[in-house]
Amino acid sequence: MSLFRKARQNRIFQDVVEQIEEAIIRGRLKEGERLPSERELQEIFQVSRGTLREALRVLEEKGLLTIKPGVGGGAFVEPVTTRQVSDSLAMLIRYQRVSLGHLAEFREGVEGIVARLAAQRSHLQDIQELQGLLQRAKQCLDEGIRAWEEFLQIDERIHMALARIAGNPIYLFVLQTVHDNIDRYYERFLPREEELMWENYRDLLHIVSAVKQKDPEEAAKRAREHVRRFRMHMEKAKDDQHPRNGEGPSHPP
Amino acid sequence: MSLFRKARQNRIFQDVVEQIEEAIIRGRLKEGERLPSERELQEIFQVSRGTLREALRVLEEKGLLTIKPGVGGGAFVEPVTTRQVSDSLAMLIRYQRVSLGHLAEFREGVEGIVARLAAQRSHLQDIQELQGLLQRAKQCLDEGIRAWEEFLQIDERIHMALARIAGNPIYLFVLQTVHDNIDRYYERFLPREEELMWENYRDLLHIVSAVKQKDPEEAAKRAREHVRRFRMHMEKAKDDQHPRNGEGPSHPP
DNA sequence: AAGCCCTAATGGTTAAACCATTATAATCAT
DNA sequence: ATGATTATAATGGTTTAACCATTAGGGCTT
Repeated sequence: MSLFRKARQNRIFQDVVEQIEEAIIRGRLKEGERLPSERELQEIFQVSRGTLREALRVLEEKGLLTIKPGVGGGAFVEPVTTRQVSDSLAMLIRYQRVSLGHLAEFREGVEGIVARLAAQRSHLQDIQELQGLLQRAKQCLDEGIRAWEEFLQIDERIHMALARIAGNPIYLFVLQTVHDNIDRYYERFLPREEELMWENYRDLLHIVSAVKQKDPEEAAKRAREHVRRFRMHMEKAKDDQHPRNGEGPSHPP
Repeated sequence: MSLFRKARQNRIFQDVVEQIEEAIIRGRLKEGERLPSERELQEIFQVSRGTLREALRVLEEKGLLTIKPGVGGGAFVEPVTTRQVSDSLAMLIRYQRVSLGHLAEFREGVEGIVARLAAQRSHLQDIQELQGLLQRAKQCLDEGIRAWEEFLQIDERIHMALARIAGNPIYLFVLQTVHDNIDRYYERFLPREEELMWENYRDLLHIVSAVKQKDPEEAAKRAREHVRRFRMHMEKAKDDQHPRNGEGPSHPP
């Protein structure tokens, strides 16, 4: 660990960034509040408009502000979300050329923990939510392959619901990131077979059932198996398409 | 899931950002490589310098570029690190959207999975690396409380080694991020007692032993307990310092 | 009441200049 | 020759002043 960070704070816009950031974190600027116009801020900070705008770009990129043009426009304080973490995590995954296998394996582990925690912490209301989603999934099932897309959506919502029930926001956005990055593979490689929908549905039934009965280990086991089965199907389909590649290239063209 | 994203791509600098970002991700701009000077880029993209600089600010904030002033200076492509993820996670913690307890719980889960995988996949060479680190930890132990800092460093290195041995880079950088954000709390709240070093050392011995014997469940269990114990110590110390707060504020003053 | 247009406020962009920093080259003193 | 000093030029950082594009709201026409 290095004790010191590089000095160099000679850049004026950085100082503006820090001041505004501090104001937001300290609560002196509240969510949804509008900052003064650029020309006013220019006066306040005694900097040129270009410099001020560079500061605003940074704050916008950090997710602390959104900027709207036009008369009613200006810089508005954003609610703090997990979006930034998800985005940067997604960047790492894309950039590091993580393989699909790695991503799927990671998902397997995390979904296992999430299911375990959800089983420990679910309330009646949570179970009802899950069962409601299951019911909708069942309806898709009855519509057959036409409802494939919707079915997958509901599947994802069930997983996210479990993450929420687990009661730790970190799992929620980590899982969200994983889904954002793995879905495109599923769409690409998963065979659209009705049998797969049934299998998937049965898995979900088992997971929710375990959660309802507050059986953490069973829930974790079922969740892991569920994800693993998904992965198997997909890797098989992938091998059929690209028989040469074992683990395969880590990103689609 | 929303089908569409907000249109609004009228902002020129955003287009510049995307082009450069694409070039970096596609590998057409490599790590350490220098981009043309601002005045040249101005010509290339046919934009004003102000607009170009707004684009550079965004890319800098994303962690893709660093900018150095002076003759040899310019915009350089950065190696990809977990810094961005760590920063945004740190931001969430400061905003109190996630608590230290959440982070510790997440770590517990992930370290469990990592230990399990490491036990399944370790080779002789890996065991030797772990035992080498253990030996150094033991030396610290003999030096007593003076070697506290170094001991913690070695502890972290053992955890990271396990993540590497687990063979999935996602665990590696996720865990790196967690450590980046949780270490400062440990430093702040962990009581510097020799007994704690011993306890910690025994935990590590057990984990490595389980990995060596290729007993995944034992390794996972030991790793979880290890992290949980750390957490307990810290929360206890934290409560002693701030008896009022249950979960407590998540950031130091 | 509906639609249109004008107006003013606001962000987005451009242009040209100057300042501050820094690596390199040239110069000078020893 | 060598080491220190100075000059030079390239580069990012900042300022200024203007103009363009978008937008909400008011007022007008129909």
